[in-house]
Formats: sequence, structure tokens, C-alpha cells
Amino acid sequence: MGDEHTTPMKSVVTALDILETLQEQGTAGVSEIADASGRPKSTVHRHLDTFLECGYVVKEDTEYCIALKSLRLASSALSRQLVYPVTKSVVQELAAETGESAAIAVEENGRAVYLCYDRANQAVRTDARLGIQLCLHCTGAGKAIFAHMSEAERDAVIEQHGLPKKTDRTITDRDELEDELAEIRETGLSFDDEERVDGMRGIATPIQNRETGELLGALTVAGPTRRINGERFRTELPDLLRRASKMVEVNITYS
Amino acid sequence: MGDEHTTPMKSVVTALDILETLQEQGTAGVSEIADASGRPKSTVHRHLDTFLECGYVVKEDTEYCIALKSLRLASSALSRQLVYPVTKSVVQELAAETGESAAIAVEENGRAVYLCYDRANQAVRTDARLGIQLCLHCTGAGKAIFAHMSEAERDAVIEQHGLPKKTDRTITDRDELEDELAEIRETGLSFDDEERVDGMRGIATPIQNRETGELLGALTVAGPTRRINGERFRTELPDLLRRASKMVEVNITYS
DNA sequence: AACTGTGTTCCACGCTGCGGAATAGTCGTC
DNA sequence: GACGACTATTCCGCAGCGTGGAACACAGTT
Repeated sequence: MGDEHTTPMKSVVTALDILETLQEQGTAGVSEIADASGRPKSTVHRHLDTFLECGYVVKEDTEYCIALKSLRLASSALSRQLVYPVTKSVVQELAAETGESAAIAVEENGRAVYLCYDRANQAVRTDARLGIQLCLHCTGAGKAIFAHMSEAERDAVIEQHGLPKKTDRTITDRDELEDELAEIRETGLSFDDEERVDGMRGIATPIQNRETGELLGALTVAGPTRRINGERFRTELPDLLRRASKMVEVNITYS
Repeated sequence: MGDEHTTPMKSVVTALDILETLQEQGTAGVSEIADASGRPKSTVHRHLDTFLECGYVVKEDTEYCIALKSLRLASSALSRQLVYPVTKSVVQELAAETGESAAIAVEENGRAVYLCYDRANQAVRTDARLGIQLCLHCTGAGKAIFAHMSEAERDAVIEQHGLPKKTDRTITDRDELEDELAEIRETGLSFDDEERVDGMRGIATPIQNRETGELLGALTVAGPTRRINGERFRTELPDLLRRASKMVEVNITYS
């Protein structure tokens, strides 16, 4: 691992940095982005203008925002994900049935990326966002994915990202984590008991290619501890998820 | 219109160009992209490496492809679109009910961009892709959007993109187009009768903000002429779409 | 072993992006 | 209406950086 990169292109890096700042702000003017990104206005302006011309940014009056052209990139990235088309509808059903938030996550660069996300009306508005990248050690889906990586891969991930403490319950010890991952491999079930956000719990199951055993992603349901507890946390939702992921796995092999 | 831009940044433009070539190829190696984009391998390699480091591209062995991080951009762009959350489920229902392809489109830079797309199993695999940009004058959704623009805006669009002939039935005459747009405004219905692709028909309805009258997008169903004809083309599907878009409009005002 | 295809590294030249400062608008406010 | 405070733009000279040809390192084929 640990590939050495040639020095990246500064102008492109700043360009992307500016684009990301804009993305975080949602919609912003030149000065706003200049402040947030710590760069001179002239530079920001020039970059935004370039993006504008390339169609990656749109301008309304003097405010900029990310253009819909970015959907093309996303769509290209999604098309490589086998789980996506099959699981999309399952995620919706899960959200509807449970009344909570459901999602599907896959691994990228040692983190869990959420491909698709649905929440029932009454479900809490979490920080979940398409494409959001979360640590593998502190989410249900993350741990499910983690559990199915080789030891070398796990080493690399921990080397790169560490095991940052998000809440009091976050697992920050490697041995403790390994124990839990072993259990996840055995049971096919992964729990997040307020390990990333206080007051939030989650349950996840891996999705594998039935033939090769290759891990394709993880299915997850999450919600507030106040609603997710007792039998519901330990039995009901896990069973539901297990059925859902089995169904997905079958659909994947025959598609 | 016709804003003058300052000279765009060359390195960023080439960077984006390379990214787009990669996006078109889906997955490709350095040489492949170098050939397709007509740039020296060293340049391409360097750019890809930069994107890799920024997380916008992933590398498997020696093949590159667009990373899921791009979902973040897309998600940011989508979040500005009021129609999206409300219409997503309606598009699915439409696809299921009709057995064809359904989609929602909005205007960006004088073209129709498809936000969301669903097709029934038996529906033909069209070239539809999230984020694809199509001309306004030759698609159902496009014309629906076109019809609700101001004359000045329409002028600007035609100035910029013209009225390129896609099939024998494409409307290429401004006056003829204006007549049709007037009819669309009256009836609230827009037809695409093999005007973009031979053998493909579509029907679309505008989606407006009930209070301000502002156009938010267009809902559309499309499929092969062999299946979409007679009453189904002229009455059944239009009625279905009209009901669907009314529902969407109501949901938007109360959300 | 030679050839043809990859991907990757190197480096000197000169173009081009940088960012401070100047300009041009725009909106309030006294 | 003139000022101030805030935007977005434009300008331009210096040097830092991206460029791309050429060299290198592999891997697979003939």
C-alpha cells in the first residue's frame, strides 16, 4: 500500500478545494468562498469562472452553486456498483417498514460511502448525505464492511485513518475491534450502539456475492435510541435486515 | 446574456476534460484516456494522480474510474432542486404503472437535465443517464420547459444551441416551434413524436409552483412507438401524467 | 531476445496561474 | 446625493508550476 504520489497539481487541487467549499456552503458568493477556503478572492473568482465555463457550477445573480452536470460523474461512479440497482428499492422498503432511515454503503479508500439513502417521514433528519464518507470502525455498515476485509487491508485502513473517538462508546482499541469483527463475521450482523453519534443506533448486514464470497456492500437501518431498543434493536430489526440482504444477494446472483 | 469570461484556467480545463473522458469510458487506463483526449500520457497520468489523491478517482490495478466521492457534488446540486425529493417516488410509480421509462427533467444552461430516472423491466434501455443534458426543442420534457420560459430566454437558448436536427421529425423552424410551445402552454401537455430518436415517443407535463407560477421542471414518460400509440399516446398516458404532476405540485406547495 | 504494449519518472523551458492592488458596481444610511 | 461598506471584477508583473518529450521500467507476445 502507501503508494507514493508524484506531487499533485497545485492548481487542480485548489480548484477542487474551492469546489468542495462551495459544495459545503451549498450556495455562496466569491468572498464567502474566499473566506471559507482561505484564498484570495481573485483566485477564487477565476476558478469559479473556469468551472462555470465548463458547466460544473452555475451562477444565479452573484451566487454560485454546484451544477447538475456533476450528476454525470456520480452516475458513472454508481454504474460500477453492482449493489446499487438491486438494492435501491430494498432500501426504500426498509425505510418504509421500519419508519427509520435505511441506507446502503460500500467501501472506498478505507471509509464507508453511502450510495443511496432513504428515510421515512417520521425518521430523524440525520447528517446522512449521498456520498458522505464515514469511518469504518464506528458505524454499523462500516463494521460490517471492515469485518470482511483481509487483515492486511484492515491494517492499512487503521494505519491511514486510525480509530478516532467519536463518542464515549466508540471502539478505539484494535483488539476490542477485532473481537467484534469476528463476531460480526460469525453472526452476519453488525450493531452501532451510539458509537458515532450519541443517541443514535444502527444495525447492518453485509451483502456478498454468493458465488465468490466477495463483499459488495452493507445494508443498514439507523435511528434514535429512544425508538430503537430492546427486542426491536436486538431481534426485530436484525431479522428484517437479514431477510432484506438475503433477498438482495439472490437478486444479484441472478441479474 | 453572452457573458464574457476571463480566460479559463488551462490546467483545470484539461483536468476536467480528462475526468470527462474517463467518465465516458467508465473505466480506463492512462494510454486509453491519452488517446481519447489527444493529450500526452505524462499529462494524463499526472492529472489522474492528482484526482486520485483528491479522492475523485479510484485506481484498481492500472485502471482508473470515477470515485464515489463525486456523489457529494451531485447531492449538493440535487439539494437545490425542490422537485427532486417530491418527485422521486412519483417517477417510480409512473414507470411501474406504464411499464415504460419515466423521468424528471429541469433546465440548466439552456438544456434539459435528467435528475432522476426509472424504467420498468420491460422498458427499452435508452441512452438516458442521470445528469444527461438534452436539447430543449426535441424532447417532451424539454419542450415543456421551453414553453414556460420568457421570450428573451428562449432567444438566448436558441442563439446558444440552435435547433439541431436529430431526426426527420425534429422541429427546426423557430415559428413552428413557437406554435407548438403556445399549444403546450394552453394544454399543459407536451409530446415528442420521434423528434429526438427514431422509434421513440414521449409525453411530458410541466411542474410549476402553484403560488408563483415558476417552472420547476417537467415530468416525462417515454418508450418505443410500437407500444406508445393511438389512445395510449394521445389520451391514456397524458391523463396519467397530468394527474401525477398535479399531485407533485400539491406536494410541493405543502412541504 | 527483440518488439510492442502498458504505466511511470524525470527535468529544463517558458507559459500561466497567483494574488495584491486597483476598479467597478451595488446596496443602505445618514 | 454623497458617502461608506460591502460586494464582484479586472489588471498585471513575478516566479512557480505545469507541460510534454524522452528515458525508464515493466509485462506479455512473437
